[in-house]
Amino acid sequence: MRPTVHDIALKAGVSLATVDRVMNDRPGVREKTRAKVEEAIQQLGYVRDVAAANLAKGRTYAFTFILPRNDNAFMAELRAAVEQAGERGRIERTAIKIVDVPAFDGEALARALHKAGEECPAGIAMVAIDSDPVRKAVGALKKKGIPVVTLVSDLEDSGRDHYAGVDNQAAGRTAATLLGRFIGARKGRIAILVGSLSVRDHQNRLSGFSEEMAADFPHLALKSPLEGRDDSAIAERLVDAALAADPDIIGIYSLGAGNRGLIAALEKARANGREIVTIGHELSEHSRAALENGLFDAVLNQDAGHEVRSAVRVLKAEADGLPVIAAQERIRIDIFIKNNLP
Amino acid sequence: MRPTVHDIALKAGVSLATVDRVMNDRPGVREKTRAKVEEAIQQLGYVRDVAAANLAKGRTYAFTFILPRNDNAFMAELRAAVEQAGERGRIERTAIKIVDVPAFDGEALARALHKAGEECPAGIAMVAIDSDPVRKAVGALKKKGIPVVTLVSDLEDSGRDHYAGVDNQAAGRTAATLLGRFIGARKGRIAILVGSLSVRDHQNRLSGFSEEMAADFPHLALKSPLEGRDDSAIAERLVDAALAADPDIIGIYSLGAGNRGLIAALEKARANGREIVTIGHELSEHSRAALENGLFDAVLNQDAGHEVRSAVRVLKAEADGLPVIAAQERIRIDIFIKNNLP
DNA sequence: CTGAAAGCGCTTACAG
DNA sequence: CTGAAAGCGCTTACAG
Repeated sequence: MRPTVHDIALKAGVSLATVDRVMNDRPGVREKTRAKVEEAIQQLGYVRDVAAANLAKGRTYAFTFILPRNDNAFMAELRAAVEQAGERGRIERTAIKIVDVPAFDGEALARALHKAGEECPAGIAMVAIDSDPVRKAVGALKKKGIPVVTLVSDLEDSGRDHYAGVDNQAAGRTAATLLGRFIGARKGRIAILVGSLSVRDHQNRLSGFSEEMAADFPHLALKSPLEGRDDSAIAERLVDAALAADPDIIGIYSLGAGNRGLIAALEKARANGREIVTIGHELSEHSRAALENGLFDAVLNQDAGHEVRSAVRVLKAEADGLPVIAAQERIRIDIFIKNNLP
Repeated sequence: MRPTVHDIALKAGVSLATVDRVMNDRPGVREKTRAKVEEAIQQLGYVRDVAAANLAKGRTYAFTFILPRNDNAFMAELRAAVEQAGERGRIERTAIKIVDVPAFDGEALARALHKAGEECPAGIAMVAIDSDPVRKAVGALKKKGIPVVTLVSDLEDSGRDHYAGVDNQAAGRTAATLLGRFIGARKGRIAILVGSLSVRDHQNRLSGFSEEMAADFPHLALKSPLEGRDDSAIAERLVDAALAADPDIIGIYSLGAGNRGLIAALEKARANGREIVTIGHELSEHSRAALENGLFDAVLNQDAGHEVRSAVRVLKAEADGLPVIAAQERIRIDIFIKNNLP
């Protein structure tokens, strides 16, 4: 049988309370006593039953998720995933509060972080914006001892505890390889549609893409990126204009949101007899339809549900001072083409 | 606060024991009493705390995993994943026993199933072989009330409770799309290397691949499949011979194991100046190296760890008579190319 | 057919 | 600095 706290207490000749103190690194135990208990734990090969511990604690973790008020499909899915995590909260002892901020606005995000910190939650998750006010706000939260996790888009050099999202540099490289190989020997130019270069995920996708294209497909020239603000209407207008201005565009990498607008533009282009290999991001109703009717050739996807669940797990671990199992928290990039859709 | 068994008991005016009987569908409760309890559960919106229930049960699940004695990298990984699940067993109250059987031998698998059944485990998982003796053995297990899960390779019409593995038909279609698009406009023939057509997963990959190739890439003719028995030495010999006999082979889909042999053959072909687009299955040390040096163009992968964990979850649920959440148990196909390797 | 009581492996006031 | 006792939300013999 697996040893329990009772066995430890017996072996060490102390009470359950003392065993608990040692196990949880609580103060007020003589060094000698602590040593006895640790010895017993070692010898019996004790492993704590986390489920039982949680039951006894009856603790509820209050987490705050700060999300951009962005009306694209992916953000909607992300929000839904957070809400769902909130609903499961009753059973998993987490209480999740969602705070909205304007999209791509570092100042607003920084303010929201400060405000969230005042309530001293057990942890905060946010879709980060790469800006100094945000970096400072994270610093302040860390000083207060509040765990901070970035979600979907990271913020380097900020002291955040963890990033729950995909490797966007790798995503960009992958997009380049698929685009280049799908185009084959044809020569021409590649348009790039980004959401905003103020977020790390878009920056990283762009740099991975550009590097790989330059290295492996030098016959395909990259045009400078169009900034669609993850907005369908803007995206459509930009792509319409780009295609009209340059008949040599034979490929598009759309690394942000606004798929609806992009698809509308592609439809018009197809009607005009143009053939454009296109790779987009995030599987939604729209991008799925585009894969099926051939307007999109591949979609790189991050699973919002995975990311949110990972963020919650990590925040819990941080709140409990437990280690995070990095391998388990790696978020993978899905590659969807028309015939492996889930 | 979330309601507990105590609240239900109070509201229904019965004891805890009776609440438990109703909740777990145990016999010996008057219909009227049962109704009262169910009413209370409804009204309070009660959701059972599974962790607490497991703690109280203190039950250990004895599971048997039957694995082929096949020395390819994927099977080794699968075995390691099962062993790891066994080690976690102490904490997750599962005791996993591994039974070895010869590969591709339906009779042997059927015998192993019968023998495993005699010990009346809480559940059995196996890499299925598509044969009638196996089907019969599964039938016998189901008659004894033992949950059966197929792992990696399925067995239709057998009454198995669940299949923990990828959609291999979709995998084949995906391979076809990637191969066809990577090859581009070139004309030529495609070689297919299978492990054995006695297993459902290989059958399904082949049919998905053939269908999609015929539909979308009619200029690429498929040669009849080579059966490599998932053995590197055999695979190498077969591919060597095929490439020597047919200079028009410009693509290979290897849908089984034996990557080492295939890679050796590809190396020789490359040395002879041949350019062959190749898609394989399962990421390993060898296939990873082949992606990196360009001998492989894509690798479709199933995560053995995911599959095993899913199988264990499902067996537990079956043993407890709990429903399986299908969406959560869907095993996805990873697509790896040289620059999205984990 | 139903209930009182003990117990699963932990944690937490409270008392000393 | 340490311990006895109660409790987290369930389940399980056992008694009636």
